[in-house]
Amino acid sequence: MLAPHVPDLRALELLVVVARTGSLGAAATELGISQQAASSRVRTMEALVGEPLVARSKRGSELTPTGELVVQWADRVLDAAQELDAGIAALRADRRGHLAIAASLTIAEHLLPGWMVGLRTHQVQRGQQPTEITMTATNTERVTELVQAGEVALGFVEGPEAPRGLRRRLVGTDELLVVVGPGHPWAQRSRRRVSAETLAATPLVVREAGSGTRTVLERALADLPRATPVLELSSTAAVRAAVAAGAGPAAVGAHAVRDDLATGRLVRVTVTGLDLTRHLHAVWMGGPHPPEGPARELVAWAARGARS
Amino acid sequence: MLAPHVPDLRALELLVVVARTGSLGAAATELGISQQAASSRVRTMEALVGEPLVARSKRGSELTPTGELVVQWADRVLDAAQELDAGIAALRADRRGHLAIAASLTIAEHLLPGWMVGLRTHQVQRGQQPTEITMTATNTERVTELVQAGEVALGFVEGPEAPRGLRRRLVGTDELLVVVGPGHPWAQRSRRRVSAETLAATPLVVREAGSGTRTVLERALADLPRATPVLELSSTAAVRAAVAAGAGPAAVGAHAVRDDLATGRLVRVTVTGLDLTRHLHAVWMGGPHPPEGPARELVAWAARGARS
DNA sequence: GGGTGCTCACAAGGTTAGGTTGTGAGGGTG
DNA sequence: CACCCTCACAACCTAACCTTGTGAGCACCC
Repeated sequence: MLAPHVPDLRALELLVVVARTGSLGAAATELGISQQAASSRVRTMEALVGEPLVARSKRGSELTPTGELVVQWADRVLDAAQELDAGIAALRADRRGHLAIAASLTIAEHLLPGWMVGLRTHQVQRGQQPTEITMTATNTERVTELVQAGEVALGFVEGPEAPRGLRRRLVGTDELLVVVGPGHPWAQRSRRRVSAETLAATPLVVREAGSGTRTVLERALADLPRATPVLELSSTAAVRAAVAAGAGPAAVGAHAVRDDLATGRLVRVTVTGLDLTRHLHAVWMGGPHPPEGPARELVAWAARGARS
Repeated sequence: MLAPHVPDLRALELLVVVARTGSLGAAATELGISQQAASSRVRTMEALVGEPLVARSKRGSELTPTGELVVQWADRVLDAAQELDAGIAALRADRRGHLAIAASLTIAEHLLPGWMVGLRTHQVQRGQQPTEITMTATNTERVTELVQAGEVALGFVEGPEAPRGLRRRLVGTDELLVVVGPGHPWAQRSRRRVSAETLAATPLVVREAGSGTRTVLERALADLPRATPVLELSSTAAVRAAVAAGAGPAAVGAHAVRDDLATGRLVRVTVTGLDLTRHLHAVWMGGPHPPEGPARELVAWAARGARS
């Protein structure tokens, strides 16, 4: 299905570092490999692209225009990889004694990795030791339990109600968007606006009962006559794939389909008369502010983009 | 600087396919490797994460909750990788006889790969043979020359003027955003709005003279007293890095900093009284519509998201 | 002029990751 | 009960990749 001639992640990283340092050897040292290895890696990549990416001279190397182009594309891949890395690092429970947090699935999936990467680079830029984070991803209810039991210092939850005994701060919102595949009638430019009634009466692709998105959707459409779902799937990825293939409309978290919308794999449809916004909060126990130290820094960073 | 424990791209892809097919063996077949190889790969990944990702049973495999999480993150990496792949494929000139296009750098960097991936999956979904595209990336002026000389069937350019003798269609806009590092005074929530005069009087990080973004910026600020730039750099990546490190504000194409804004590496500042929008057009020679066939399809797809 | 240090490239050798084939165990199904 | 499906263990092979050793071109500086 994909990836016939994509270079290795390490190779992409090397290219980016070469762009920054202006020298194959310097880049090699920075990545902890020999100059010869770097040279050979770049040559392999050039064979892959079919054009020179690096203009070598006897005193340094610059990127060719083609190289610049590839670096831009590589940057996006590496940014995503960095978030993946941060997420995996947080899942590993081996580093004990650092900041322990718990988060609902939506937040853990789409927001936390970005926050961790952002906070980390911010701290590194200020010369601080980056905070090591251990994360547990589970549903909102269990997150509040963990915070209340003191097993984690900080939680991230969705939903309108403030959990009992916990302080909270808004860190973002997630809006459910109604999307269809590019071949669906609603994807026509003139029809990208439907009423809540029409939506409720249309067979949708939905998540399984009990999931967060399903609950929000059901609550929003509670008063209207509903059609039976055309498909019920157990992961957001499956829903996205089904909708893209034309199975029918679905309501999905905005963060989950950001890229699909940008590439046109899915098309957004505006629904009039419906509020599908979820509020995302950081929660903690004790005083009006999060616990001193890394927890407070993380909340401050996460709340950065939200209207507090 | 990065990537201590990120799995291989192929391993990520495998995990995604396992999620979709529900079986290690089926996923292995789809990727053209043996079932044993797939099994071993997944085990390697699990060792990396420290937790099981796949729940194996005697009749199929499902993802664990942790696995779902990793798949979400992996999806984003793979999406970016797919765009990189499409870009590299288009740079290779070896497939002759297919659709030849030329594009300005901004469009080639940030929009074309997405369009190519989107168009391709759209065509595959409809059972069509995907269009093979060969791309040349260069500046706007040269793009129009190539189209006028008939060396490429289609061009993508920026700028307000319609090139002589060419027809065009709007395919998108790129807005220049003013951004600062998270430590900059303007990044304070209360100060994220400055006047055009203030901006002009502030030493900025800029691209080299003659570049598209620089030209747009100079034109927009032409009537105001200007401070000398604090840094002049020759690539967008370098500008982003300098701004993130706190060198000063800069104006950068919105597409180039989408991810930086999402992760908080950069902060957007609103400038009052300034229009920094660039219009992006597809251009071609001849009739009022693009040449029949793949060229027309690509333009239609690209124009999909733009107000025509 | 001749050192010194930087750049990158070529060549030979070793290690290891990743693949394949062969085999086996456990569970559902005709 | 036989067959087919699932996944896992083991042995062997290949090929990619990295390292060390070496050489050549250019620039700076005494």
